[in-house]
Amino acid sequence: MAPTRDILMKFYDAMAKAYGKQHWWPADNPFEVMVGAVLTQNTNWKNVEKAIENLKAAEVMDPFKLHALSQASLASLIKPAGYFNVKAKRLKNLLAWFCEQHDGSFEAIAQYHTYALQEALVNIKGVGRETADAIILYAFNKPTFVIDRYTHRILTRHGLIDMEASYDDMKQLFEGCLPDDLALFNEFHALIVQVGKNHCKPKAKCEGCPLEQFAHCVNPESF
DNA sequence: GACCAGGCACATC
DNA sequence: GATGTGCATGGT
Repeated sequence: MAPTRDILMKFYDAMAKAYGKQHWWPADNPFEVMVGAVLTQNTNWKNVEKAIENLKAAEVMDPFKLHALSQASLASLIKPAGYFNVKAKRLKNLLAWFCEQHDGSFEAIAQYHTYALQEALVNIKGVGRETADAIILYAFNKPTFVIDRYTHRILTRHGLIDMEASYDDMKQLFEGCLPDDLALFNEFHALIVQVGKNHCKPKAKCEGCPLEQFAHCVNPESF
């Protein structure tokens, strides 16, 4: 077995043992996944939940209703998620793509090959690599590995990649070593976020981290 | 009050 | 290409 794959699977098993099944993405349906993926950009999920509650309470958590809403009204509803003016614009861009170009049909978009969907999503202003991959994996159920800040931190702290590694470097590390398995990619990223939240903050000590047994944190004080 | 959060686009050099 | 900056609320 390839060494890196062996290490990654040990990480996965240790995290799964510590935290169990994650049941990601925390949303009622694929559309909510798309909305949540934009709202959570550089934002604590708790704040996103408040914004989503506002949308549901206003009865606009629906592709065409949200698309019909003015940007100002949308911004007002998603305020708790922060960056509300920026995110309202980004959501409108995503909704225009989804509703106008694909008639709000997940089935139509699901016909895309993963790489084509990746490209289409990233071409939407406000959708970057991570948001695109999160939507592809958790809304469209296509196996692609999602890289986020926690992934970068965990990989660098355990010496699996260097600080300057790009998004693609990290993505390739996982996708090149692991089997192309939807359930595995789904759980792996969710577990990384769980471990990251609890043990991998910039100034947090790594005590109790399920990955502590494999390697120490290189620089937990500053990054 | 400072720091952090499941990024991204854009300006500037 | 790479480096810096604005965007903003809410929890610790």
